[in-house]
Amino acid sequence: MKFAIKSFRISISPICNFNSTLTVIIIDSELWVLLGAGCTTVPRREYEKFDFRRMKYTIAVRRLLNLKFTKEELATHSQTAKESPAFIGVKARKPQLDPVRVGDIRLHVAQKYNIDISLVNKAITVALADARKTKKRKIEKEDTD
Amino acid sequence: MKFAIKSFRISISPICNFNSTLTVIIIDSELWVLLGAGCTTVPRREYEKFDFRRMKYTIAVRRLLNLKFTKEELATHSQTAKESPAFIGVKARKPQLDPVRVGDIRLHVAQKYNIDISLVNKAITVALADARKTKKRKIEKEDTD
DNA sequence: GTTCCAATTGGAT
DNA sequence: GATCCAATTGGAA
Repeated sequence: MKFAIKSFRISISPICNFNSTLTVIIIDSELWVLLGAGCTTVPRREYEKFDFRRMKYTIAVRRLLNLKFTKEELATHSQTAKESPAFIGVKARKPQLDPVRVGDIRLHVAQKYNIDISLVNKAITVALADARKTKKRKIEKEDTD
Repeated sequence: MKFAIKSFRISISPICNFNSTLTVIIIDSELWVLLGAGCTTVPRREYEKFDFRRMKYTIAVRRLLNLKFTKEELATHSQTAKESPAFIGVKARKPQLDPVRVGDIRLHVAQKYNIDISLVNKAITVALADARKTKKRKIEKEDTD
């Protein structure tokens, strides 16, 4: 398998860069955007669809999560793998979402929007809860069919 | 009881006004700061202690709540009077904090910091939860004494 | 001692 | 259908 890697800073598209330049990586002529130090990547094509100016940070979080995780992962994992303090010994502990990818998404969004990490974490928590409910409803629907 | 009321816009102190002018009201030579349209007031002396520049909005929320409500009210009321969705039929519904005063605090903080109301609401929710726990701990301590 | 945080939930939007 | 929200909790910061 032949591949060449070059890392450099570049402006891909004005629409994606209202707040910073991007670090990109090229693999076999394919351009990927690096989200953070964990080297989480997003295909250029996908990243260019992000209009950070108009998008709320919560939506950016959800779209990045959807790019880097499957619906199943989002529905079954948590950020911390900790039990809910309100349901200790009641609800099963969920495994942790890959902290590298989550960390890169966290930092990327926090920097893009210049907001606190804890706000991004909150958005992730809600997104995961919604993914879980979506899956649950889907199963319930299939059962009644 | 003799009193004169004049309402006008005035700068009280630079430290309180990095983001706006204030509306104040004078009652018997005492100056009160109006927080919002609900006419919730804070004594000038107290308001002048607020250094909004340095204070986080969450702290401003807590201090205003403490000025306008008793610890008992904060410990026993909620913003919405709704049950927790996670404990429906399990936990008793708490009465609603006076929505006029809460509304004025909400708007005042949101405007001062130019942040979303929902962020302020979140801070209020946390503050009420903490007030409840503080009261609970105090009672437990008294019981063991 | 005070403040902040994330997991869970059903409903509202 | 997707997104947002507040009440509850114990522990972390």
